[in-house]
Amino acid sequence: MAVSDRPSVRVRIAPSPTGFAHLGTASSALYNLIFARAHDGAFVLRVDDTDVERNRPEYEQVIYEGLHWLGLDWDEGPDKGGPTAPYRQSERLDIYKEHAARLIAEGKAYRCYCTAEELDAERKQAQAEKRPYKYSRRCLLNPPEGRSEFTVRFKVPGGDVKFTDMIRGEMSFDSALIGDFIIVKSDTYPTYNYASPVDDATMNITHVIRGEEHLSNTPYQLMVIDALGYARPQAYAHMPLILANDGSKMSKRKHPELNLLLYREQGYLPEALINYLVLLGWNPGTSQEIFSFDELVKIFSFDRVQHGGARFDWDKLNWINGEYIRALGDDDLARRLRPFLPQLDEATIERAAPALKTRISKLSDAVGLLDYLWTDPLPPALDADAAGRVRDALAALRDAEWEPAAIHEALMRVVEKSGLGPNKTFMPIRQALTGKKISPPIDYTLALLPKDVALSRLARVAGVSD
RNA sequence: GGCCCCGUCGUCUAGUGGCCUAGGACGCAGCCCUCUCAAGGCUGAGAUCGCGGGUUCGAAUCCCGCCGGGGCUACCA
Repeated sequence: MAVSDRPSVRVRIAPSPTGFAHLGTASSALYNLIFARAHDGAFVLRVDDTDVERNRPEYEQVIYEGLHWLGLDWDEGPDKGGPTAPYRQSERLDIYKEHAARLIAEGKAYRCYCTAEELDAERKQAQAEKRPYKYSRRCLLNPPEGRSEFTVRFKVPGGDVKFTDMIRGEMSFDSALIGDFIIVKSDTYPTYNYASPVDDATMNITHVIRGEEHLSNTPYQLMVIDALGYARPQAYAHMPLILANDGSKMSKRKHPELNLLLYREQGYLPEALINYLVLLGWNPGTSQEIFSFDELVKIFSFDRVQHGGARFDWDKLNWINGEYIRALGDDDLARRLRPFLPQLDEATIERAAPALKTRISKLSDAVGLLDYLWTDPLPPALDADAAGRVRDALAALRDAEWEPAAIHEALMRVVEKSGLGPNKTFMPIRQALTGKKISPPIDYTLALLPKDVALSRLARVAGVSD
């Protein structure tokens, strides 16, 4: 077969701009991008903005921002155009209308004049009689007269709907259990299960990779594609859901971890988040856990994707993020730290970076370690002996060159003189400088502070005037 | 309720009939290193493989039932 006979791979994500950039969108984008790159295909970003009530244009920008931050960039989308433009569903209304008209003309769909109240009554009655609800088809069989507001319903043809899921294999659904569903709302906008397959078909999407919550939607969408006479995507893949800590579904209210941009704010590295996300639902079958994106493109496969949902675990994310931070060059770390330390100049951040590297699991942790550089700590109460050692240190430090090695040397002379362990001298100094019992090594802790500031903090607790 | 998906250490998972006295990672505990904290190294605790029946010489792995969790069942996507 000639190369041109084989349709090149086209995948897509279809986020809805109804709130903050969603973690699930990132996860979905990741798998789609990996698949696209592995097959030299195109990655399409389509905006599913057919919910007039909840949709806000500014949220679209937030989605772009989140995806760009992660480096999950798309080849075609509303902002870049492409061969199957437009990529915003609100700009494709004519396409949905044409297709709906065709379905109605061919008897594959029909207008429904039922009111919300009537539908609700149907549903309640079914529930009371303990039988599964399916639309009664009243408007197909015996439509009410004299009404003008209508929706369009798809006439479910019946029979089994079969398709291939790249993760679960052959799937089969009995469409006799599915009622005629609405494809065009009374506000003339299409519903998700109608617009999505029309777009997938007209955008020549070859593989649909999305969250497991869409598995049961697939037969609906396939019936639409079939009725329209379009070729179906070659295959689907439904990725396991990301669950909350307690195994429940995440909700925007209770689970801030759904907000993609939160990870940037807290100082997670985009590469690390991606690495964590891919491990939440897939594993390589080896003990390797840290992967670059290019490695993922080479080794990822759907047959090793998990079938069940996975719980989100901050501890593991923090560990992975720490691994990435430790692997960073000092310059790189310093550069990434900058937005988190606006109080410090670049030179100070660069000097702090090496000592910070093994002590933070996310960039924002640096703040707690360095805030003594811009805030004056509460002086500790020291006993006479400790104050004496600080006094000795003060004297030794006065003439020392202000860099870690020289400071260390000067301090060790004080330690030797004291005849005690180093901590007996270092801890009071540490507390005088930072107000805390924890800090990077004492020589670094001192060197990061301007010499005069450091000495005056020591003098203050040593009971001598500086 | 109906349909669908899933069920191995606390969590993410390896495992596709004998190599499993169930392996790894995170987390946790201890030790080493060490000026504190980390990082790093070593050691350890932690899973009767959801439960009950089968099939088989042999089952985490195959079959059935049950229970549990999740998804869909909207003029949300």
